[in-house]
Amino acid sequence: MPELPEVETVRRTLAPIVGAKLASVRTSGLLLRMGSEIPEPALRALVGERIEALRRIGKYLLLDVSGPTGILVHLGMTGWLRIFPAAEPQPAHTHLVLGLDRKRELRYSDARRFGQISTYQRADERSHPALKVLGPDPLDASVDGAKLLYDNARRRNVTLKALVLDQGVIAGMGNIYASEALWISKLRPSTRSSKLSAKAADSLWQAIRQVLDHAITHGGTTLRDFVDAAGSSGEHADYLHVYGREDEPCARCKAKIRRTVQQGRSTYFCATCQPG
DNA sequence: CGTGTCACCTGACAGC
DNA sequence: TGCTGTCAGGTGACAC
Repeated sequence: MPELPEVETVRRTLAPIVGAKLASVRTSGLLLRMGSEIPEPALRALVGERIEALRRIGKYLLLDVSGPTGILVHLGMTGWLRIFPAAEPQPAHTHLVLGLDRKRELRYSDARRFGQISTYQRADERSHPALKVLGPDPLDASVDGAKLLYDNARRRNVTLKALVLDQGVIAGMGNIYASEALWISKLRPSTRSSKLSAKAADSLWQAIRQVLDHAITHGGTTLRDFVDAAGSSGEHADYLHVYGREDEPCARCKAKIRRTVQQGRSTYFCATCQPG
């Protein structure tokens, strides 16, 4: 479900819980990604503290709580976070409920349980194993993304799609926006990264920024079940150029969009205006 | 170092 | 209606 724009949309729509006091913690007891469990005792220890800020690094959400320990959330494929009145019935697959003030609850639900919830030390968040391996966030204005892409591309020889999806290079790109960014920058997803020119790296970076900004503006992409923290769907699916559009005409050249599989995942591109 | 494949888990949907 | 197969926005382990 969620790539960077969807996680950012969730972060923004969670704004109403900033300042709220954590009153209770309840979990389903089921295991999440790779058998990881929700750290209930560590979360219980946060009861009584206030949520000070919500941040995002790549696809990870960071809940800064008033003490030294924060809450780290990754939504996986089907995870969502929503603010509910406590009286609302609990939806299926709810694995974590944080009771807040004013009879509100922050609920985490995740049908496939590919998500992850853990805690981090605010003074040293980058020492968390999940955050340690992430490249910079593409919305961080201080990042020279063109150089970052170029350097990584030249020193390795992966496909451009794999490069863009590598969270250690840039944090936050996923399967939808990888195809979209490569289409915008007219680069073939199967092209080897070692052949990337500095100019192409620059245009790829611009495309990444553009597609992420655009998707955030539209509240993310809802293909089936993504909703923000208020329960609203995103509108960006209407603006996708290639993803999910096999056999439809390319918006630039009218050739049929093609679908291939790379690393076991669908890639969409235009063979005419994304030459190899 | 690179890629391919599978695994994790559930639900939606197409086709029979 | 119900079965089967396929696919899904993510990530990590493993074999080659």
